[in-house]
Amino acid sequence: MDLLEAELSELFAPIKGAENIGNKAGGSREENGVSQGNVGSCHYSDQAENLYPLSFGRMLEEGEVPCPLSSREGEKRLILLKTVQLKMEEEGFQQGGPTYLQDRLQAVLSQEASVLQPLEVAPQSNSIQGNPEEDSAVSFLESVYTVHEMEMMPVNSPKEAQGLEEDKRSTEKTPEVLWIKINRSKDIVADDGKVQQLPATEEERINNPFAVQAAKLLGARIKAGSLLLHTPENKDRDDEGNVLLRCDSCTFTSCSVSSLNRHVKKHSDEKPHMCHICLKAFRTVSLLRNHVNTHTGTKPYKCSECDMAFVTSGELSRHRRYKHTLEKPFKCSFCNYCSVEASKLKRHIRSHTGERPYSCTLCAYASRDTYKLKRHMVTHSGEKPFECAICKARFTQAGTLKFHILHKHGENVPKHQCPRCNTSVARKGDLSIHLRNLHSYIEVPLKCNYCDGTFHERYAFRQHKKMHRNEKRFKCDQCNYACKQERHMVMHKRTHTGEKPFVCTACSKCFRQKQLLTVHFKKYHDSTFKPRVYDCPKCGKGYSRWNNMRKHAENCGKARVARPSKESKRQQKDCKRASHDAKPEAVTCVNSQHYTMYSIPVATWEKEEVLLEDEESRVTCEMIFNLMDK
DNA sequence: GACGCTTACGCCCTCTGCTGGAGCCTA
DNA sequence: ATAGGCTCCAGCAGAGGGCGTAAGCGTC
Repeated sequence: MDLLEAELSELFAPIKGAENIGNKAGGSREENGVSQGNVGSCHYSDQAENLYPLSFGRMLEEGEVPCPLSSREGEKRLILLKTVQLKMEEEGFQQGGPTYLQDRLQAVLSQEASVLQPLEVAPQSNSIQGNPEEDSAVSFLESVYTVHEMEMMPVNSPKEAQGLEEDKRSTEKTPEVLWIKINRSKDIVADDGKVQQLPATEEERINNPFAVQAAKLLGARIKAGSLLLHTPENKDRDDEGNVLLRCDSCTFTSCSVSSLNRHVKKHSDEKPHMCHICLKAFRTVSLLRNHVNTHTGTKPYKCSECDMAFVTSGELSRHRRYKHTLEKPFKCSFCNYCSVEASKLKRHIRSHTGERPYSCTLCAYASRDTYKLKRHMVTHSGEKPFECAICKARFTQAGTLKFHILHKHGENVPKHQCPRCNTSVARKGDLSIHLRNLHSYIEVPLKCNYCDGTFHERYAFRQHKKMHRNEKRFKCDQCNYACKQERHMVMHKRTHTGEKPFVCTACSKCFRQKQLLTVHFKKYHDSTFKPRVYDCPKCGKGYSRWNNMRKHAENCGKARVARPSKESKRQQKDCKRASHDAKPEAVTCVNSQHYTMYSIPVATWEKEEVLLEDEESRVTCEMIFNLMDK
């Protein structure tokens, strides 16, 4: 048996060598006489060359095994390590020993060589060297899977590949299946050729018969103090011939007994070190100490380059990477992104793969990380947790509140100035919209209705139209009259044609303008009509025309009568509107300083933009229009 | 056992961009 | 009075940075 062990060591030593190169490449471990194959991707380099199992590498060199992978520089080689079940009980094994193993291995490799055909290694960046298990991807059967997805993907022979789409992740394959497995040895265990996924949580492990059985066995051994560290079942050798001690419950191996013993405790629930503050228990004193430090605020690891301090050295190390060294060892294979932490790269990769593992239970939304899902759930509860301390307005997100405070209550609010005009907006996004709407090039030019101007930009077109706005562009072809609006010109032209289309229904008198007809009707045919009266502030005498009242007032006393200003007229108008909004009944709007108006029915008030007492008064079109426009 | 380092998960934050409704202005 | 355009603004989600904490493992 010793001879056999030596031969086995020679055979499998290079595989362990691969493991030593780094778990990055996917370590290979043996389990109960079974070498569990791992797959890693790496650059086609000397390093990769060293990863080959001795016999496999030799066969490739000798051309005995067709290698489907290109060896061009810059490409990478996907290394498949076959799970080969070789049991001591096999007849050939007993008789042939190492020669039998060689033969079996070669047979398997030849048989499965065709499996490699559908595989194609996608071009990757150099980053793969940094952490291949995190950022490599392999295109397979015209689909792209992340390594994470491929971790437990069985690579079937071509005949099995047809059914791959139906069951990509099935673990119920035959023993002849090649497993792609990327260094997740902590999660995967092999037992008699059956690969099983270890439950993620302790609770799941308890409910998992396999894990329970393993734990029972382990527990019994710990209790009995008879861990079989020296038996052939859990003893291997590394590539230098040192004895490797193997955990019976998982794939862990170590040269150190103490390491193994410490590791073995991991499988038990024993946590003898309890926090006196929160009663949480820990396996080791170190863990407890770190934990207690979180209560006490003790942060012994201080950054030499800033004021930050941390509970653990790891935190300090990470902080230094983030803030000072800017070292980002985790690089994305798909883009230039790189990160300080592997978890960040993992999260980033999801933006490439579209993976959304966190689903909302109330709608179809799914997020790429837990925080976004949590944030999303607020939209279902209707909760607005963020309140403005100044105006008590509430918001769903902190960022929204921050923006609100800055722009509603802040001073020196930053504005985004349009580079093409004077417009400035609060948000960058709105500036983009502004630029898109008003300053983007328009293929078909906009034409001005009033001149020959054409414009390819909406903003320029708008500015141009404003130029036309105040000009009296409508000119009479029979006199010098000019006006701003076309409707004014229509009425003016009636002075030339003599047309009087507005006929009084009571007396058949004709008028050029509707306004004039209205005034006429009210004065002569409407008994309820009360004309506007301007009172003398001195004696109270009423006049129908303001000018007459002023003339009288000058003689009546020394009091100077001010004509209603444009502003007061505007106030009147506002007052009228406000009153109209407030109550429908008749209103009295009084300029208490200078003149008084009698109350008139609202209906009349509203209709009369211009109040003319007499169609005989020499009112021009322009006077009416000016008043109307006001 | 202590220590240092690494890994993994989680939480919170910021910045950013898109969307759609409200309000205002203009034609 | 009305429709359409524009800006303002809150809601919401994507992406990434930074740190807290627990745990595992190698080394001394």
